[in-house]
Amino acid sequence: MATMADVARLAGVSVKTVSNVLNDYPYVRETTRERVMRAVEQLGYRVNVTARSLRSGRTGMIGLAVPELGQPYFGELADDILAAGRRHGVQVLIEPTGYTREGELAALEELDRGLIDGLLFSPAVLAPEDVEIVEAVRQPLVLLGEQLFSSKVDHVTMRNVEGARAATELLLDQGRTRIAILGLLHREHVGASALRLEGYRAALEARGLEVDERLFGWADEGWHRGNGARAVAQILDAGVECDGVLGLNDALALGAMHELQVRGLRVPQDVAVVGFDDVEDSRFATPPLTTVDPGRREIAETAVELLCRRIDARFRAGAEPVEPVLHRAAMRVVERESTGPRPS
Amino acid sequence: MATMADVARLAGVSVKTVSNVLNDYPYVRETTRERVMRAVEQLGYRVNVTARSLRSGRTGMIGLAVPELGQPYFGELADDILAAGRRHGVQVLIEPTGYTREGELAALEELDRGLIDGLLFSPAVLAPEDVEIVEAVRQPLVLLGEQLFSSKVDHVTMRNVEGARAATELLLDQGRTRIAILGLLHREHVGASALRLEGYRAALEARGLEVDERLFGWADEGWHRGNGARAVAQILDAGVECDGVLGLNDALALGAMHELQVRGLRVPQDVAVVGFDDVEDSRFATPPLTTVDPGRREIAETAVELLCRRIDARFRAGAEPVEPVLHRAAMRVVERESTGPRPS
DNA sequence: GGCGCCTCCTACATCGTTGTAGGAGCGAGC
DNA sequence: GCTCGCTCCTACAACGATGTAGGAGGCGCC
Repeated sequence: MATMADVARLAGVSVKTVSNVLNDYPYVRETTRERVMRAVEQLGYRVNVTARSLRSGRTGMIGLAVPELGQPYFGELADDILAAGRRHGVQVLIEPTGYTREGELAALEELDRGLIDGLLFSPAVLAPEDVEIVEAVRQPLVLLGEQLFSSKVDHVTMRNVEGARAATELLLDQGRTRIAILGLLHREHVGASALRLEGYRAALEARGLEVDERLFGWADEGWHRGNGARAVAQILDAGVECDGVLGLNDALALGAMHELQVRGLRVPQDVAVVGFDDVEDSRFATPPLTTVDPGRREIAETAVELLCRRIDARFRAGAEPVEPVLHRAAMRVVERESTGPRPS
Repeated sequence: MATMADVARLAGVSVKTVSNVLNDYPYVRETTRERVMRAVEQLGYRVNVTARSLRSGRTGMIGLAVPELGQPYFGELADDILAAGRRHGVQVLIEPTGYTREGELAALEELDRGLIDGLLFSPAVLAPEDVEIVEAVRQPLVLLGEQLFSSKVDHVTMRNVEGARAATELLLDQGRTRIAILGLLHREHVGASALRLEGYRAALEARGLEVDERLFGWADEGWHRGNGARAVAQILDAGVECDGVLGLNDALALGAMHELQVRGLRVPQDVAVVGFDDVEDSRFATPPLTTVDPGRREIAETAVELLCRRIDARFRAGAEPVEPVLHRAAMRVVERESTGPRPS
């Protein structure tokens, strides 16, 4: 592999001049610039990022800690963040935490090894009582989601409450009054499940409707399709009347929709179904699933931007403290064919 | 951030001694070792991987070029490869190629920037006529899949033909004779689609059965659920008899299964359904989907191992040439409830 | 006692790049 | 003619680690 010294020798200039050419330093004569570029071309020279990183103190890489990529939401989020990283000129190193505490702590420690300039962290296991751990982090950090909150750290989240509320209101507007909510977790009181339930409650109460716990579908084993199907089956088997379904994520909603259709119920005529997350699969379901787009692309773009801003701040002399930001992405209900007015 | 020099000063030894302690160099007195470790502890010192990489010439990172993580198969493959990387002590930098030629070429060029020691490349767009491009790569490279083949490069693939054949034979063994095959691509003649069709053909012909093209379901718009549903709907609407379905991937099979059930056909009694890939979703479908496990974990483990072997070979003096390997992972039909004997 | 070997440590160079300091050449202004 | 300032370039040090060479001290052996 050619080095700058090789290029310099071939072009008959100093190493630094080569560096200057490649970094668009203005005071280089045009003829020199061309000579250097020709040498670069001729040797197929590529700058060595490791050496550059050592010298400059930054690697141009950021970390992304998420539970697992096999989960479509995280896989798609990762794609969006990688794309946002490309736009901002940084590479993204993905560190799956596997829904484990050790995995999440390991991701935070990665910051000390000097390989990444900052970290986007989507905690799934660390909970509010661990807030000191993230507050102790001295490198640029942006938290994704509302699992773990600190006023000292940047956050980018989705509008869980508003999203669930809007989805529920869509069903109410279409004349549905018996709306099942699928995916509740017995143990969780801070995460997406609890917040989305809050939005559901708010929508019902705003219309003066009672929350009927017989319409609660639990999914402590995970937000999979199978659990969506099972939960709706239990509700129907119990003889509970139901004309609408809110899945706390798309997989649950899709599983429920399948179960309904297999039982001969028509979607949306008999039961309307709404999901949450707007994963790609939902667009291709039959019928296509109405869902809440939580603003995944905005989340990705904003998170990367905030992180890059914080990284840049470390390299400016001023060192004026950057105020922590809380950004809540815009959500939007994507209406497709799994919802529609209740036939009279 | 503390450096080795800080540790050395605190421990009262030379920088190199600190390095020796951390790298388990044997000739260090026990008392010295302890003194150094105490200093390390006290300063919270972590070795700087950038500096180590520059000096040693290897970064301990490998690249993984796949089309996109949002596609569940690739998301899960990425998880498996990240896990395999962890076992081998390397980190994995994921580079989504976005099903574009530029993306795939960019991933290959990444090898010249010195950030990764080698690349796992799953081509989706580069085709056999581009074989010279990958043969020209001078750094460690392992190709995944059969899209692009060269005898000069390591390959790790799945048994596409055998897998499709075994899946088809399972259906035949259960008394199915009218087996639809979903997901064929008009343009493709070298990739997974063509190979799996070959396995399907072989299974039928071995039993003396004709291949009926009216049972062909096309999916040029992509291997999504929606296309699986559409394809099976077209076959049924055309009045073609059908008691079995082979989806060329799980999404197609799941979409087809859904369509069948919505039409009141029972799975597996009326129509048995088999998929390919064994993605997580299939386990949670209703009924759970019988599918071909192409050996994803074995592929991940083997690919990482081959790549690491090739990387290590570059750093051994001998430089004896490593013979290119072609590894075909073991496949296995995972029988679940979407298949079963045909009721008489 | 002299020699060689083993243990334990240090000094220095090195990886490939970029920041700093400064020098040479040239035109403009007094 | 001298200074000043601008342009263009070079030499050297530095980032933080590891490889090499070698030195000091202790021990055993002839």
